[in-house]
Amino acid sequence: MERSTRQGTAIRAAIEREGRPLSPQEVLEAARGEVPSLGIATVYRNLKDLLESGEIGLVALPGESPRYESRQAAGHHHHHFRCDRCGRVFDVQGCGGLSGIAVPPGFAVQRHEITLYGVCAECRAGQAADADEAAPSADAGCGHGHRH
Amino acid sequence: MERSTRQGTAIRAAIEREGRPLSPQEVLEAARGEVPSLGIATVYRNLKDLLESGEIGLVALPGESPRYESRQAAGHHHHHFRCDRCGRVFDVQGCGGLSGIAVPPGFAVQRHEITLYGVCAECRAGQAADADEAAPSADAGCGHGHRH
DNA sequence: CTACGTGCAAAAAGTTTGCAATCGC
DNA sequence: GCGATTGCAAACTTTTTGCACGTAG
Repeated sequence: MERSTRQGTAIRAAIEREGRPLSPQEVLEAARGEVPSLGIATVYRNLKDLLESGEIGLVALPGESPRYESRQAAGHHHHHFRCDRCGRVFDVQGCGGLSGIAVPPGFAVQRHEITLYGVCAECRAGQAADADEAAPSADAGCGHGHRH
Repeated sequence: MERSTRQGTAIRAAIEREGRPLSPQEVLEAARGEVPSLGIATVYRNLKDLLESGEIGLVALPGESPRYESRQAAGHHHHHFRCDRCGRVFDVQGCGGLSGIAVPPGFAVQRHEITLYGVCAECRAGQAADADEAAPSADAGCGHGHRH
């Protein structure tokens, strides 16, 4: 990327502003607030360039199309939470390690990816439907028997 | 979806026979050995039905298209390890929980997905290249600063 | 014989590419 | 003005759907 264009600026601003991983489509919608004529092709091209230049990071969740987040967020250690209701993805800080997982002998683990699934605060509040799963913080899962 | 057809049998047999997660395309190619006229649409329809009936499991890794594996493998609680060298995916048993991860207030975690990345035993032995990452078991990552 | 399942082709959905017009420098 | 960048549309890829025909029960 060389030139500074309104489109590129709007796209970068959108990702920075949202502070969470955005899909190309979400980026398009967010950036159109500044540049209504923005096309999806331009979004893809810009995302690709920003990714290569390291300005943004790629967030790939199991079975989902890729999302992009600001370098600031991508730079440090964190994982993701995906809301089953609204489909949005959020960053979650911290990582207590993976003790308990039995990697076969001889295997060298170099990094890992953790994705949490559930309902975000907004959806819980908005559609006060079920009140089964409580545990607002961490260690949900494992031991209960849900399938991962 | 009740009848026993040559196509359905071939598809199920292919997945069972391979013993590893297969993409729809791989299933098609494998099953065509028995039913040459098999079409991709039938593969998708069968996979969908088999998935719903629980006969096979879905394996979705970050950034990769979905794969399907036999129920035997998919049935119990486990996560996945993907070798950066050979690209193969292995099951890893156990799950020590997620304590340490700070989910935002109000968020309800219901399940999670963990994918480990590194080098499998076979690749480590075969291509004795680097010997940096040791930790054959668990808790690799976190604290080092690698991006997830 | 009945209707479920298949195969083919068209339709969606998501991403990339070709090109002429536009706009930054 | 020159050439990088954009927007639109067409090309691709992957998965789903509409339909008429074949075939299991």
